[in-house]
Amino acid sequence: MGSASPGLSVVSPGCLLLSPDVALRTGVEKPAVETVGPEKREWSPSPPATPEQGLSAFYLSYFNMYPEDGSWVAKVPAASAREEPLEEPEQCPVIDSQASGSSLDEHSLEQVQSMVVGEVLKDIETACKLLNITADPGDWSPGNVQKWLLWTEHQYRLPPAGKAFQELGGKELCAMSEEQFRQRAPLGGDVLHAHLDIWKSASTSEEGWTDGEVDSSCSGQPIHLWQFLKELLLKPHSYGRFIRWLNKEKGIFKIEDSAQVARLWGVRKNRPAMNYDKLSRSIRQYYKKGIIRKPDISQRLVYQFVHPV
DNA sequence: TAACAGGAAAATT
DNA sequence: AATTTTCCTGTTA
Repeated sequence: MGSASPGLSVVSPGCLLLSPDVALRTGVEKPAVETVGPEKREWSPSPPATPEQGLSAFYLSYFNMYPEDGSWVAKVPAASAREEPLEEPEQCPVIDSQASGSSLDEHSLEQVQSMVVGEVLKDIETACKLLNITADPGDWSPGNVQKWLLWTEHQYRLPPAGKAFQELGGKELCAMSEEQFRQRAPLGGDVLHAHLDIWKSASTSEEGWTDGEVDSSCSGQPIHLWQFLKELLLKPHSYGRFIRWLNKEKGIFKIEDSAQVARLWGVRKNRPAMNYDKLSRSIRQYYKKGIIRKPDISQRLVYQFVHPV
């Protein structure tokens, strides 16, 4: 795992570089990115209307900002190992990267991305719980702001800058430019600002699920559960915390938050009493229909589309 | 304890 | 009629 792979361009320990053009397109201001490749690659397969522009900036900065000494490279596998200590290599080509390096572009990159999105959002979620603050920085009280600063400083080993932002509420904080951040906190102000950006993008992409519909494609027929699941899987930036691909090519996916996925399904079908017990029963109906099955190595909350595309 | 497997039947379209 | 929901008994990790 330690060896850098050509496909994934592990630039330096702790800095996994996603396609550099992302940085250009979004004008993200990260000096750490020296590599400037002209290659082009679409960031996300989903329709263009959504806030992914902000999001790509958000990943990049997340990467470059990730602290210390190679911990990041180790972090992706480690994070998945949390739940399934022995993830099959074939289900996780991300780690399989030293092989050939040729095929490892489009698809694997996509997988890495959606995986990363999930991780980032999960991190934010846990931070929210830990600090007892909302995900949306706009709602923060001055106290919340201080908590967030403290936590971020700690996470990323930044010099303390809390008192430079005293008395500031979330609204004011969000309104501040990077320049203003740097004025208040010459050391690490830029990093703090970039992090705030991450939180902002993450919480705007969240509006989608809170009460809004999952998709506006009201095309007559009632939607099937398997279609719904694919819809969610298509939008990792919104739903990556709840459900994500383990191996998109093979159609293997994992439900990370069964309660939330069930809730969303209930919203879509106007079935407020929906829960994972019932949702999973519906999935099981697909077994004999040959639409979804359990993967060869059966794991909790992991299913596989029989005909992936 | 939560996920899993499926039978049975009601409900929804 | 097809599909999903609801409820259920029992098993597995």
